[in-house]
Amino acid sequence: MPELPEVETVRRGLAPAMEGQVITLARVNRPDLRWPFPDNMAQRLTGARVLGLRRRSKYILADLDRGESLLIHLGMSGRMLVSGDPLGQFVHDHPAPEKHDHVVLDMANGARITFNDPRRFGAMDLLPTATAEAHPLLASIGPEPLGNGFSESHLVAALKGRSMPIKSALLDQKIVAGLGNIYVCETLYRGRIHPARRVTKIAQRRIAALVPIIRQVLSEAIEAGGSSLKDFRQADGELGYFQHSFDVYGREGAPCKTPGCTDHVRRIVQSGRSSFYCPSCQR
DNA sequence: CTCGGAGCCTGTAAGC
DNA sequence: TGCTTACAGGCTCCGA
Repeated sequence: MPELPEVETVRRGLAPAMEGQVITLARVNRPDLRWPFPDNMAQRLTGARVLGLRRRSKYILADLDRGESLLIHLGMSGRMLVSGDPLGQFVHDHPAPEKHDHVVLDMANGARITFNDPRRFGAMDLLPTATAEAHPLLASIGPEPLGNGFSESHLVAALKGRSMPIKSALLDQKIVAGLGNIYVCETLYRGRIHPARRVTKIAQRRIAALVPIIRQVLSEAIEAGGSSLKDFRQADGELGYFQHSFDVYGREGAPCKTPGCTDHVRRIVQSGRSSFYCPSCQR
């Protein structure tokens, strides 16, 4: 599920249930996800008021009124379920607990936030709000692709002297933060660059052209997530799930969508990850 | 420092 | 039907 657009969608879905609200009860059902939870996490969350929800890359930060922030990462399979909101925005009743419900937050407005993560690649931590950016998971990641720090000159400079395939480069969170396998594939399709092409062998102007494409791809995905989120919330309150429509991702063997192209989408494996591309359009 | 591969976990779908 | 294998949207760690 979670690359930048999905995480932003989850953040927006959580905001009305959490912002300004006191966590009346936090329950933690196991000692760890990917890493151990911080000491006394449930106690440190219980009674705290959520001042606001921020996103940095694929991380959500819930700033609390005690000088601490809750860091949330959804990993590969993490989900946030919102239920029990008295205004009827979310599922009215709390659903039965499910396997892999690891952390449950009951809010003063009656909402319940349930973090469910079968594969447990997700993470939660508590850190001082004032130095949040210094957290080990955040300290060395690159600029936000939708922010001012991400520019053509940044990308060109960050890739200078690198020899890796462009696919690997765009997945590197130190170069730009928030892209994952899906949106890198979609970006390279729109940029007409073969995923295995080495960075060294790509003209500067083609690298620079990726910047507005990345912005466009992510913006469109956020837009789609936001709109379908509303519908889905009426259904059962789950956040961050929506049907995507991709040009190449997951379309192995299907016809290329470029007008006039008669070729078909191909899948290769790079560093253990699938890359989807059109061999005719992407060079 | 750079890069590629293994590994972490569980669930699901495809193949025999 | 049952068993086995491949694969899944992230990230860190290790060795070459």
